[in-house]
Amino acid sequence: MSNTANLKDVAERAGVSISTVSRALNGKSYVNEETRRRVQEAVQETNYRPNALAKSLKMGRTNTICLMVPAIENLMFPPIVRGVEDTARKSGFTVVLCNTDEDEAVEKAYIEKMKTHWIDGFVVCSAYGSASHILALRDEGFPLVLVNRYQEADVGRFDIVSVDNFRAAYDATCYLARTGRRRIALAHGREELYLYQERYRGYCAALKDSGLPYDEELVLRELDGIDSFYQLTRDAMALPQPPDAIFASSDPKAFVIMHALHDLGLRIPQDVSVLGFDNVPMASMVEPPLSTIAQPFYAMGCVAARSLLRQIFYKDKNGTLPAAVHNVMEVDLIVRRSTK
Amino acid sequence: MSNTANLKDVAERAGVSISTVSRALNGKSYVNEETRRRVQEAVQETNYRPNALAKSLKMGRTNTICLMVPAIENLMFPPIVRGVEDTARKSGFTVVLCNTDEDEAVEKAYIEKMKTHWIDGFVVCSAYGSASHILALRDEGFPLVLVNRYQEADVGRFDIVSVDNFRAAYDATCYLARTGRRRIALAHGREELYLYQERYRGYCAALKDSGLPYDEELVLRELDGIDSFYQLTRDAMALPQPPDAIFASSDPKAFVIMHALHDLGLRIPQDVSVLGFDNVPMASMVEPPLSTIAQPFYAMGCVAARSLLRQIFYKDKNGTLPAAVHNVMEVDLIVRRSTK
DNA sequence: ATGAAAGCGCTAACAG
DNA sequence: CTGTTAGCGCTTTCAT
Repeated sequence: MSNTANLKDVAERAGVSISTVSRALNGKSYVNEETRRRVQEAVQETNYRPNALAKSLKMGRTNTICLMVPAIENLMFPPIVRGVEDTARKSGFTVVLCNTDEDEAVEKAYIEKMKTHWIDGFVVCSAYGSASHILALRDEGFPLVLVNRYQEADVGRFDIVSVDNFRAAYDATCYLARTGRRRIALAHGREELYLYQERYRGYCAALKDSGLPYDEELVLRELDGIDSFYQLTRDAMALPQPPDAIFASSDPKAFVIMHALHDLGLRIPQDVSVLGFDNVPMASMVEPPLSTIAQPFYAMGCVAARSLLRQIFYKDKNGTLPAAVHNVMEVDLIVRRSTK
Repeated sequence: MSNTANLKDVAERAGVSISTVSRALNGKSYVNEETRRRVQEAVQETNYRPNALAKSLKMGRTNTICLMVPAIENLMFPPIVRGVEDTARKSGFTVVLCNTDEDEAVEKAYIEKMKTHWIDGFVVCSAYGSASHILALRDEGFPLVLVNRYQEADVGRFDIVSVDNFRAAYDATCYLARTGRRRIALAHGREELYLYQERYRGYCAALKDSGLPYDEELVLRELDGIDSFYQLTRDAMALPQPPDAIFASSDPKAFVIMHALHDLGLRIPQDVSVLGFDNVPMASMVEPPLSTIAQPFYAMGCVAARSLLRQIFYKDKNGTLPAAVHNVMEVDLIVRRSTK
């Protein structure tokens, strides 16, 4: 560790007191210009590096935030994580990454450990709706922002960043109808998740407004894991009146569906259109390139981090958390070649 | 923050001294059984939570490690990151994620910040070969492990986890030759990277041992970004004697190549086999599913973390770093449907 | 077996 | 404008 010069060393070297060095370095209080120069020199000469631990212990702030995701391997998270980190870094914050698999025990253990480390706040991309141990964080005074997964009741009570899932699914379904599709299936996601409920509602509403009948047989419900959509797709295509479009509630589902369709010898989009949701990077690389609803993941990560930092600074100043805000991000319909 | 009980509070409550509480909690020194129980009770009652900052300041250890990757969006990193984190967590360590884009300034800034935070060690998945500011870390006494990117000269001097790239590419090329392919092209990666040089060498050696001529026209060299392989593939297929197989030095390149082939109206693998390298999760989902050399990314992350922890513990005990070890991981040829 | 006290490195009153 | 001093919460000799 070679270098362990501390304020005292610098002070001696510069021939001033410790507190003068501290002041000179933090630039808060005024310090004689000449003195400041001597201090700067001493800093160079001693190869001084501040000790963040000591500072944090004193200040009760670590400039570190905790980012919880279910699993970084899930394609939607890397860009979010990147957005959070880039933004945090620009403000001098460091981010601790926590994969939880949405396992409550893991989440709780992480939260406990993060408190122990005096982390400044949490960005949580997990938690079906409101897991109480997550939401409790805010009551305990911790800055907290929820990304994408939340419940209706949480709006206004917590900082949230999300898209308008109802609206996005509504627009997507209308688009499919506009292209002449009449039997539009929905690959529904895990129904406990509020965001999938919303997308389902959007789908239903769009069907209605497009004058299309709702057909329960056309809503493919995930069994265990998204691979189940392989068989669900085959089953659907075996219907007397098979779908002529499938709206997948996430891109990975769309990939599985395209696979099933391909194995069935069906052409996309001639025989059936496939529309995804998310626009993960791979969406443009599959064959045919997948039309999809793009969520601005990277931007969402940035906004989440900024939202958290805002809370942190506000709390620093006022000792209390600011009012919650709901950041609703815009989605984008990206038409590629899996729809016509 | 509600709860800020500290050792003193617990001590008072239990009617013992601070040091006794500390001892009782750390279980190092012996403490009267009865006393220990009283302390435990007091801990419950006061809702005590240790302050990791204070402990770290005292101990010079933070139980936190720094994980540097070029970009988490790159498909190979999420599983590595996950492996590192899972392993670290099991040992009570926390991981700070740093995306650097391999930008030297960013790397340096991060390193500086991490030192400031008294991080216990670094896992670096970046740095073309030996970036001196990274390698210097070990000389400064920091536990360090390099994942996948290193130079020949680094072996034995640093902890490294990697695969045998020469061997993997050799085997892959031989496999292609065994399936009857005679014009095997290589989609070469950025040539400054040692691992791509190795794969190139393996390719050449396999050609030779398979009695196939080396043809410079068949080595596709990346121009700027992997998208350049779209045109490179078209060019190659326009050759008088076009390739009947393309060995891509990474899966993403293979995806681009498959795309180009598809647009050319060529069939995979009937007209040309495509073999990838990495086995990113998407490899099995494209059409046709991609045959590829699987790197055990998750396991590599686990091994990297374990390697780092080993260094950290060793250093704790002996005050010095242990001898460097090179962890060479096994790759796996996964035959799917893009080769025959 | 337990307590007292020093000190990790830093910031922020408080004095001057 | 600068120095002195008191902690932040914890571990660890050194006594007892």
